[in-house]
Amino acid sequence: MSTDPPRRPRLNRKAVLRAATALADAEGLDAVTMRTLAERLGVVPMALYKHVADKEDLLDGMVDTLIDDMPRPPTLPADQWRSAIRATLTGAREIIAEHTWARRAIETRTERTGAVLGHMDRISGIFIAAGFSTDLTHHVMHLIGNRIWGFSPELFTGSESAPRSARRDPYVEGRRPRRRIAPDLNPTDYPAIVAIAADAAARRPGATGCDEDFEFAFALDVLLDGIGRLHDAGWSSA
Amino acid sequence: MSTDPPRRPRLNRKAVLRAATALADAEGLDAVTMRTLAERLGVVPMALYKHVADKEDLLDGMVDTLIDDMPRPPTLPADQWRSAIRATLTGAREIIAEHTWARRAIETRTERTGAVLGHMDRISGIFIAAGFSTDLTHHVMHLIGNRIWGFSPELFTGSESAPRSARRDPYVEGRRPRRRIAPDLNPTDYPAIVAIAADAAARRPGATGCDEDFEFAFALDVLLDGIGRLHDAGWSSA
DNA sequence: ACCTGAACACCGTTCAAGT
DNA sequence: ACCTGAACACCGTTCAAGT
Repeated sequence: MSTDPPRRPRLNRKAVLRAATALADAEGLDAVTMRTLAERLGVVPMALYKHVADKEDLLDGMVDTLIDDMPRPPTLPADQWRSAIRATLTGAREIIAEHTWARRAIETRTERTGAVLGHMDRISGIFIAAGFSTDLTHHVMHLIGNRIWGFSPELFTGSESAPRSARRDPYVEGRRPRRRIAPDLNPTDYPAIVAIAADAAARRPGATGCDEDFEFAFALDVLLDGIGRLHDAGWSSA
Repeated sequence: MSTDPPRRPRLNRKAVLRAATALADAEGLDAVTMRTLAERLGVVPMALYKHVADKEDLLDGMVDTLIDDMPRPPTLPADQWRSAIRATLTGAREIIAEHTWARRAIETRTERTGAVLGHMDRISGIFIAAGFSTDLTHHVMHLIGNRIWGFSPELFTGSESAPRSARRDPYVEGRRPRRRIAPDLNPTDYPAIVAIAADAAARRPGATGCDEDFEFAFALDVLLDGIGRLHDAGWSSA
């Protein structure tokens, strides 16, 4: 027998990123270590460094892949910028909804890759095409913040990483924990929060945690309304 | 000679948290390891575990200390809720401004400690005292999001951790990197972003990065305006 | 050009023991 | 009650070598 060809197809960046995404989807972001990822690919850890610069680059690449999958803004008349923004952000939300690790990964990125800049540019472009000044567009982007990625900051509920007590429970691995707003709070200590929790529970019987979809849409409505008023009033930072 | 009393004062939780904060202030959040912290305290790593449950608990404690230092809402007539919210959030901002690591630490917390709940309760309480429904107050808190801690999400600028290229440079250790919005971007690739960067540069000659204080105040204005409209209109989620 | 093997310099945390 | 010593089970990443 002569030298067998390697039965494993040769690695490339895309395959590494795809495997990392699958690993994060299945076992959570913390499971994505260079060593575990290499093992899943049937390769030695150092082999990965041919295709990603380091672990940060790996995470950047995972996020980039996600962003590339986000739908582009629809072609609409320029004055329908509200619909265009809503569609773009909702489209982004649908992509990240399939990957529980995405929110945390995005929040920790510091590198503004081409994919990141492209997404920001497309959204800024909607405002500018609608006649917004670049000045207003700039500050409006800051105002919208991470909602350009399709998520609101989680306030009452936990984030992707499970609460400490549940972390060792294999049944909740990689799953988004849903907890009540105020499970056992004393109304004397936290009157407002307990009132909010009671009201929310009454409105959505049986539900655990907040309705993040509702919160996202609610925030978007308020923001787009306020943004529209500024534009109509000819707002300027000067 | 009999047994010398330990020249090092006996450790307690507060001293551990104080040392951890000093370490983060001086060398950044990544420098806060159980081992380094122990070394600074002249103690073996395991000694820390008598005073904090684990590293997450240490970070929770560091954030709690910060929150405890934040000024309480001023006592104002209930209808001056805008001023009360503004004062509270601006007060929070002043505290976290002194600690560059705070933003990242807060964003990664999943435990809602008493200090966290207390802060949220005080802010919710301002709305409720002003006659906001608990329903509206709930969603308004989601809308404001992390701005209750005195910061906006950073969009164009990097976060507390330095960019990779600068990370090895001891001169920028623990310092907030300030970079231009679009240092070397091709206008053909990113027309909107380049336009924004050019406009921002023209308005603030010599400035690097965005004016985060301005962005915080801008967002607060828009949010409080929109929130006030909802309240006046008798908004309800039903 | 791509992958391997062995090592380095770290982590957080356990356990059992000391005072 | 508080701290120590030694060890365990990991990390990301280097270097030099192999094919």
